[in-house]
Amino acid sequence: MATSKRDEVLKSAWRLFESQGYHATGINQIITESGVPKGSFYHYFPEGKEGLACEAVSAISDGMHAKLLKVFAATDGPVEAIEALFSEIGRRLSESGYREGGPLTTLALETATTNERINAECRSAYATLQREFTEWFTAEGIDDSEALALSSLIIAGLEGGILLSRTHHSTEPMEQIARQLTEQIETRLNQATISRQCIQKQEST
Amino acid sequence: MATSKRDEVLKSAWRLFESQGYHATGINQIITESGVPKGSFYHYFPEGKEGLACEAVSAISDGMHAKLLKVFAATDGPVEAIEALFSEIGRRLSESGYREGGPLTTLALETATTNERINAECRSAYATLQREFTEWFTAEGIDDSEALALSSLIIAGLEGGILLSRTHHSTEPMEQIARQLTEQIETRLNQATISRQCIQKQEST
DNA sequence: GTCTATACACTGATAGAC
DNA sequence: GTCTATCAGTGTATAGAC
Repeated sequence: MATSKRDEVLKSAWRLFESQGYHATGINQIITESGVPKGSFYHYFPEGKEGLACEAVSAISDGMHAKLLKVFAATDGPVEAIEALFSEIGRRLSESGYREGGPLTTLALETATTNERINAECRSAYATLQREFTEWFTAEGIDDSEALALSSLIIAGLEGGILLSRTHHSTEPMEQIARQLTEQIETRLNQATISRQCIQKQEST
Repeated sequence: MATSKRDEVLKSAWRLFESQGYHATGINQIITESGVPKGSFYHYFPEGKEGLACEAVSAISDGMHAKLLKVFAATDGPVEAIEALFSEIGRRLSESGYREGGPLTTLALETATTNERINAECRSAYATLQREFTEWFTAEGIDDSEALALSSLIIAGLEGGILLSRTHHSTEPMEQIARQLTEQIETRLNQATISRQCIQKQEST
């Protein structure tokens, strides 16, 4: 297949960016890992490291989005889904020696103010996740601005949890944060239910 | 003063690590910014970039700790303190063009699994913050394991919020997360109060 | 289209003059 | 103790043979 080698490069870049970040990962390492000569690399990616990173972030974004939808589909409600999400990422973190899990976290920070193109890709990736969470919460009866803020907290909890778990080489932060978040969500869902009941009562009079 | 030049280097390193991260910041840039010749740099920091980074993280940790204590002292309770903390970091983020604010975030992730010495310093820095938050919550009547988990959520919210605000070039995530966290804390404080009242009632029988 | 050889700036680090 | 000159190595990127 013609694109198979290109995909190989993209996959290697993905893994290396995830575990080492953007600046610590060199072209030489990427081509060594993927077994592609340097000339071929610049044939596939004429825009060099920056273009490669943009495509990698886009692919990672698609991957994260797909995974989120899968978790949503496989679970019964927000609480269960958050638990599944955090425990799966936690497992990935510990199994990889805290090198993998949170494929964008480091890269997004590194490039936030130093590379506009990559930053734009990261922004869109996090916006996609946030939209998904927000829609999901509004569908549960939480009102828009609250759902938006809650989804910010969840993504921040995820990314911050990944940071803490990676630095402490422990899944404990992920577990603690997941527990706190599920309780927070339950409170919000109860509030939404109560306010819905109030509206129903008012309508029935 | 003999140490003044050394401190100059340390301060430049601090700022550059904060805004660009570890790997994007070179020795040459640090010595140019601080106006110190390369030879002098290696005289002051015989262990090179790694040793410098360790000292920088330690200094940053002290700074964060001091700031936290200051916020605690200047505010009336956990809710107010969290609001003050997030809004101050948010201001710093926006005023610097989202380059400063969260002095350890990027560096901690970059070195979590690639440099044991720096990682150890980062770990200790976050542990200090967490201890401070936890003690503060237990003093408010929240029980130990809950206080520990809650402080994890807050630090994760902080760091994750910094990531989101930096990538979106907006303080909105910081504000949303602060709002959600304060509500969460209020819930916990109410629970603590209620459980305290229960205990008092049981004791009075 | 595929790959080798190379360009050239810059990295962290050092040796040795002052 | 302070600094200049320079090192070997690596970074990204390219030219040009096949």
